[in-house]
Amino acid sequence: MAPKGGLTIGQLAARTGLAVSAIRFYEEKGLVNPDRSETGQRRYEGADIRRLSFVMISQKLGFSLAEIQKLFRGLPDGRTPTKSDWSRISKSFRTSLDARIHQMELLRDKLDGCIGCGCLSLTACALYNPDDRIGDRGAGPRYLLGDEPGGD
Amino acid sequence: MAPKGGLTIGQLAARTGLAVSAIRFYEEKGLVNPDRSETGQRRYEGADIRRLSFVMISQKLGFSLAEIQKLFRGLPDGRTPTKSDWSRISKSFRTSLDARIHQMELLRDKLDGCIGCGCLSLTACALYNPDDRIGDRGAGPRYLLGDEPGGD
DNA sequence: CCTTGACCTCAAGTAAGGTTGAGCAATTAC
DNA sequence: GTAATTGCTCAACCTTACTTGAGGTCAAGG
Repeated sequence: MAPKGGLTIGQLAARTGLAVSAIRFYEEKGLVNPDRSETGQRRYEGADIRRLSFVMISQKLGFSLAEIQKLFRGLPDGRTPTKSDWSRISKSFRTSLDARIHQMELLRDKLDGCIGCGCLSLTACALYNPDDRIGDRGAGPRYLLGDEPGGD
Repeated sequence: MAPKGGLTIGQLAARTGLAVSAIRFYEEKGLVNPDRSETGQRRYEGADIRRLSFVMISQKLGFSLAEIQKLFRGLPDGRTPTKSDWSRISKSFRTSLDARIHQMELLRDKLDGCIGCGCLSLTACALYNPDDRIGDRGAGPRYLLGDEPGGD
């Protein structure tokens, strides 16, 4: 069933739950690097399942594919994370996740202060602070100019 | 300075900190509805500053423009949120923000359990659960097929 | 009057993370 | 041996949230 030389892309897809198209896309992004059979089909190793699991888990923890790729590049000759790699990396994930949670808690507390207020003024409202939006992806100059006092 | 009939788009941009292009984009999305001058230029009212502030704050709390538009549509004849509207809406924001924080805390706790583990197995790993990825935007069938026990 | 700046519309580009389809080669199943 | 899968490449499309550019009009200042 498994061709000598490894798993086909379809088999890898079945093992990881990813779509075949997603696996090819990840390859484009440098996240997997399969061998090719004599006729040009991709052949994956067992380590690639682990590698893609790492990708999926990291994404779930809020990291972009680009960030994940950087992590891979930080490993000796682009190897798949070992147990001790994971231990180190997961600790830094923990730190960053904690920071994000903390940001959201701050935001929640500010929101609490604003629930009864209703001012929605960009100067007075603690909620408005240009530097910590949640949905902050992509470029977009977002600056705060003076909002006249009283000019809601 | 202010033309009779209201603020120009440039003035509104200066008052809110948004780019002129963003304000036009928000109009396309139905988030603002300016009048036009005789020659076709957009004219905004004071309430529109408040309206856009509401948009910015809601975005910061993690809501998409489409969700914000739904909120606006829920208000009587598409009015700009009043103080009591804000009070009601902000309470529901609070609930949803809390839920998101809670999800992240669960994830953090799972991560704690995984730091020393290093299995990265899709069946065994508590971290892998297809239904609560953080970066979950956009369509993409993401299902979990059986991953053989021990087949990491 | 003439120039500068702000405004207008509409189309296209950007980034992330993929999916979908066309057209063709290689495998697998019966 | 033939049909149905599966795989391949490459290009185009999708969503969200905008920006940028082209080409043209309008308003204000000197």
